[in-house]
Amino acid sequence: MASGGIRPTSRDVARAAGVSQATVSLVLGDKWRGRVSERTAAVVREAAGDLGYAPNLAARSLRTGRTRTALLVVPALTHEYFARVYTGAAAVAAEHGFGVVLYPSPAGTGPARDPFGSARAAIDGVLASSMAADALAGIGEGGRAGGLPLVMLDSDPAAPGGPPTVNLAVADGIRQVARHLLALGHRRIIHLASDVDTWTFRVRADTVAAELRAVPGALLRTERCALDVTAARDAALRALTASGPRPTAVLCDGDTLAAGACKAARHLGLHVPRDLSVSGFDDLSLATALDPELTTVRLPAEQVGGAGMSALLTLLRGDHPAPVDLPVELVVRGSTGPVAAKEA
Amino acid sequence: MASGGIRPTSRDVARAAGVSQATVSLVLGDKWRGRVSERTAAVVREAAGDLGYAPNLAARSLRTGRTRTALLVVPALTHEYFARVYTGAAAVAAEHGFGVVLYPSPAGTGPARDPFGSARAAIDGVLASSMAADALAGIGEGGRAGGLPLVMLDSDPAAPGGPPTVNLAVADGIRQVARHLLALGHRRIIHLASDVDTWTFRVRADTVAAELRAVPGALLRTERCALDVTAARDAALRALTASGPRPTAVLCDGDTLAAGACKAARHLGLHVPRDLSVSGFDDLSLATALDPELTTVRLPAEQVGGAGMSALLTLLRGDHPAPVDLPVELVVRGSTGPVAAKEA
DNA sequence: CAGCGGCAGTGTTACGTATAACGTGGCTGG
DNA sequence: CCAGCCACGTTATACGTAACACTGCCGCTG
Repeated sequence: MASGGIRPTSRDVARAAGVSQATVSLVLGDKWRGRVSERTAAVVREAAGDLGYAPNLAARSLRTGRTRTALLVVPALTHEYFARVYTGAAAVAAEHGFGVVLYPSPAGTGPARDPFGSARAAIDGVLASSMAADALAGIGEGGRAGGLPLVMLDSDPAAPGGPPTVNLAVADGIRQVARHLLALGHRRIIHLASDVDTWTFRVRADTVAAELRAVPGALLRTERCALDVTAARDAALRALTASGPRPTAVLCDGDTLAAGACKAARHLGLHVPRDLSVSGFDDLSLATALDPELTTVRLPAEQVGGAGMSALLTLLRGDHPAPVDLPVELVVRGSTGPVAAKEA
Repeated sequence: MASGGIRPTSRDVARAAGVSQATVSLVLGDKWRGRVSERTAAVVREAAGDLGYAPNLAARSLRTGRTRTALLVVPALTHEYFARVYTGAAAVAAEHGFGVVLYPSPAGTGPARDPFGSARAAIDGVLASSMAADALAGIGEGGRAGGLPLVMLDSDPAAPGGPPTVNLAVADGIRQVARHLLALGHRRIIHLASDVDTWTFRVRADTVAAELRAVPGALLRTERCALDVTAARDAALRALTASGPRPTAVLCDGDTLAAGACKAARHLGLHVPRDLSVSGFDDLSLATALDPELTTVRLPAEQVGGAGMSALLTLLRGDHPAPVDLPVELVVRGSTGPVAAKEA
């Protein structure tokens, strides 16, 4: 079991099983239907098991040109959403004997000019978040990434001739949030939005605007800021202290922004949700760590990664994966409530 | 630049440079000192650059048995600390042409019996967090992991004959927290501790106990719970509503626990920090998302990963890396304050 | 002038796998 | 009785790199 350090090769297995190396390769490669007898196959598998044989991936890659490794391109793994996307992708990949590596070497120390660098030699396909698209100029042209099969995550599915996409129903999610707030009686609403200009955030902005336009008397103020707590706090403070009647709800593009909005509220002496309702988006662990817990939209991040990986595997088989749209779910918690009586 | 898809080989470079393939290998492998003239080397490098040559990693691995890839074993990437450890490790690895893959395929779908599975074929060494040690029974025996060079992170450095370690000065950090609370006048203190029994948490418990023992009149109550907000909230509620005079401070083993403690305080109508001081540990992004922001201990997580990777590279060179102890820093924010006058 | 050592490279080989091409008995239909 | 075919394997080969052994050649030395 605990071998001295030298790994057995397919030839060792062949010797042990009394067959040729080619037969071992056939059996273990699952290509033996009708070419090797059931019994011989069993013998080979047992010998492989006894020796603890595992194929040398380098040799296999060299021969086939396939590495059984996918590259996941995300802006930062320290964002919980992307960590979960990775988790989902890696799980599906593992089921198919694939591995997942990450780009960039998160410090961003890699050569920006040649996005894939030497990694290009060692991967079969790319799974890229549209939020990392800035790191990869020209990605997605012709539906490929530097000649490699590509699947885009959270990207505009309408792009013609683009790569297969896996998307979340963000429009639906943010619409549910908007209607939730409207149903609670809120009419003066701040949309605390990301200042990043990618599809997933444009959709949010458009949908919120459309929903509020449909309601007479609804008033929308949009405030854009970076996706961090401090920036969100400052932006929320600006919006809440602007002239005119005070908004009664802050609809945020992300839980992080919502945390900032809550801090702004507290700073102004406003109670959440009595004086101000705050909604998030993402359902990070942060959402339940705050007090009150955030009303937010739960994103199936693992499924995004998993579905993306499935699509990539389909692509690698030569088929065309269908576009995927994953449902999201409004989770109502304590940070939103009915508008105060005096405000109504 | 954008070649049709077929990658150039070292032989192509050799042809372009007018030398033999072996020379290309020598030059690009940086083994040419005194074996190839400066001028020839320059010619080779230029040809390689023109063709956009990148070595075929599979072929190299096959020949050398080295893959230039390290395995990072962590419990879950969705924990911000480990995501940051990964980030640091990957950055250092990239500087040396190494990659980092993660274990387990986070869903835990891998074969638990053979911890490394087929990955063992494709890695040169292992970087393992002691907090994932349960996933890897027998890891670290003889300072190796299944025959592979190993570096342990956040592990007991005193283990004899064990692998090289990279540690944080957690004892120093938690001591600073304890003294901070004591200096603020707190005497009745809850230690909200992890129920995980690994070195890093044992050190916390021992250090807190020792510090409080040294102060006359100090009273310590330890409450153990799982590392999530809800469990922490419940544990804190238990401790805060126990009979006897109420504690004035909760010293937590992690920011997540501290978030739970804050929720418990709010549930009991206690103001943080006026009625109850709460301290965290880790300095996650959560620490500044909460309101008030958490007094906590900042851990150089990226440096843990980076130093671990450096140690592993040293090990792979055949040298003995020195044990690393990284300093931590107390960050005083708004969640701790002087004990209320009436309590004193 | 023979011999030696160092420089600057070249020729060749091995790594372990996957697969195309190639037997080889035995059975069966005509 | 033989062609043909199936079931069952084997032989041979290619992949791209790194390392080892080797070869001219030049200058120096005794």
